[in-house]
Amino acid sequence: MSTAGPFDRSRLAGDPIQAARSLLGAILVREPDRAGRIVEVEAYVGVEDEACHARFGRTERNRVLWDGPGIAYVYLVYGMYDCLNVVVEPANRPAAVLVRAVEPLAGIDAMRAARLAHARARRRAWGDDRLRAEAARLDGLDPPRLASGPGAVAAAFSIDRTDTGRDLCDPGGPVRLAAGDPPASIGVSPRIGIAYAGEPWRSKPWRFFDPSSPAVSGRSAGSGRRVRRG
DNA sequence: GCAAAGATTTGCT
DNA sequence: GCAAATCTTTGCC
Repeated sequence: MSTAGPFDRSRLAGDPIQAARSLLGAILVREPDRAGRIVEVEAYVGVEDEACHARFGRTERNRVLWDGPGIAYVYLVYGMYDCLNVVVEPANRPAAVLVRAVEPLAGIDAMRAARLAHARARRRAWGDDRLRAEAARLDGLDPPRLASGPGAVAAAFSIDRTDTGRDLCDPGGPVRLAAGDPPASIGVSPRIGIAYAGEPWRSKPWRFFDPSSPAVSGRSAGSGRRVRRG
């Protein structure tokens, strides 16, 4: 895969909000054939953040959140979808950035194949005919939709919980970050799918996205306040 | 040991 | 706009 410059780990070691913003425009690489531009992220900050997995304290699942910036934290949600996080903050302080959407740059066909493989693995109730229909749906899906949403990002890049602990800043790693151009502007909104969290956490404006990208996820794509460049 | 809920996606009403 | 699919993690008894 082409080699953009490595992603500077120190950008993830400071304020988690700044770390999240700095990940917009970075390149997510999956060797040997896939790459895309990160266009939507959310910050999850510390044990007090009632939406953050660190709120339970250190457990077997979330322990890498304390391992320092640049490490991958992948968890299974709703029994079906893996979600990729980049651990941020120095070691001993837990925080992570959820990668919610990636705009494909290379490996479109490989991403379609990976999405279908994920469906095969997880949808036990689906017969062959249903899987054929899913293959056709993926074939017709516009490339910017292939990794739009956290579950779709992991599926398209063949990332799952076994990738937890991987160093995403290792320039030789099979799954890694590479440097990229920041967006011209950054959209901001509350985080998605965390109604269970109390205030003020539920309303914290900690979702960041590139308003110009067609890959931003959900109904709220492009919604939220637009702020100047990050 | 068991019940409940979840940082989602998709399809159907 | 609502619910299903699926299974791990957490919390409580």
